[in-house]
Amino acid sequence: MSQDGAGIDLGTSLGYLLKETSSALRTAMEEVLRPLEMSVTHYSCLELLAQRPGLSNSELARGAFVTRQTMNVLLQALERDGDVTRPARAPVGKVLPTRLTPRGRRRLEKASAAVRSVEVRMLAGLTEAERSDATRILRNMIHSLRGDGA
Amino acid sequence: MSQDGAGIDLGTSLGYLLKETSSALRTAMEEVLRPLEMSVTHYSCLELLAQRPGLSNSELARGAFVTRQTMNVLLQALERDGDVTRPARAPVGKVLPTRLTPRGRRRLEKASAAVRSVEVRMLAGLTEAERSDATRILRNMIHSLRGDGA
DNA sequence: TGACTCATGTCAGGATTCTGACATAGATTC
DNA sequence: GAATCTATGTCAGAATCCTGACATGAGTCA
Repeated sequence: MSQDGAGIDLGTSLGYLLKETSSALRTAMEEVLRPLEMSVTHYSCLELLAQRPGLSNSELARGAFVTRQTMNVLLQALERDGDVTRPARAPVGKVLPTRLTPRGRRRLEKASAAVRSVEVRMLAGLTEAERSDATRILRNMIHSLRGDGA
Repeated sequence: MSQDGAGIDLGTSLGYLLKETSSALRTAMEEVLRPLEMSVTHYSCLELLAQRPGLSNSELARGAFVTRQTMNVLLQALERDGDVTRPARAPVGKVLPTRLTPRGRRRLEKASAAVRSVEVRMLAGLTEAERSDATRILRNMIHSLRGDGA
């Protein structure tokens, strides 16, 4: 049952637990976004644009953890629906700065409230100290995984 | 930049940080599994079978956080490659208990070592106390997200 | 100036995963 | 015992995402 030298005990593995938590969070987000006819990637893109207007396709892709090809088709759909706008020609280089339309901003407000309620629920059982612990620990993990200087 | 009442600050959101960590972990796992010609879902399935032999298709799907249809096509591929075996007829009900073959066990050993090295790297900067904190906090989040009694 | 490198936007094709649907076996209820 | 409910395995089609590839624009360097 426990580690026998050649396996990972999924019951105690932090990696597995991380995936489990992430999966539960994604499922919860999908549930509250479905009534708004919006996917998680959809929402991530709009939220990124609200905080940093003018982000390019590639930058949005990195922020939403997908490839720029995937983000591109998503942006085309959002553009067609009138949630975002992109200039026809790049003002400088090839980068097309994307911006939310008023319609996109309205849709985002509802989605953002829904997602915030999920995050509140997720953190309900944690103290303020535990939340800051979690932030510090997760940032440490990311740092180590990306292999900075190690 | 900070919370203006209608958005989630992605720079401080634990939900976003969770997704970022999970994404970094997945990328790191894909990197070390690629030389072994094995995907993450692939590996998850074999690891589950090593710890709990005789698991059914549906149980494996839940353990790997995919649908049973997805797990089914994966099992068919693993069966074709000779990594797992399933009886032609169900001994009881419709449940087909799956087991690792010696070949599957050998492939898993290499993959497991590779994944373990990733997990070690991920936790390298954390104290023992921080690791147990992380475990407790993540379990708490899962519990809250699944909405038990709340 | 010209060659080189890098990042970007975009198109095409393929792989992966999901949703929908169906038949079947066991458990539950009456 | 019959009806109902739930869970399982499986097939088919669709949606999503990725890999590969190409042309273009900006920065670097000789």
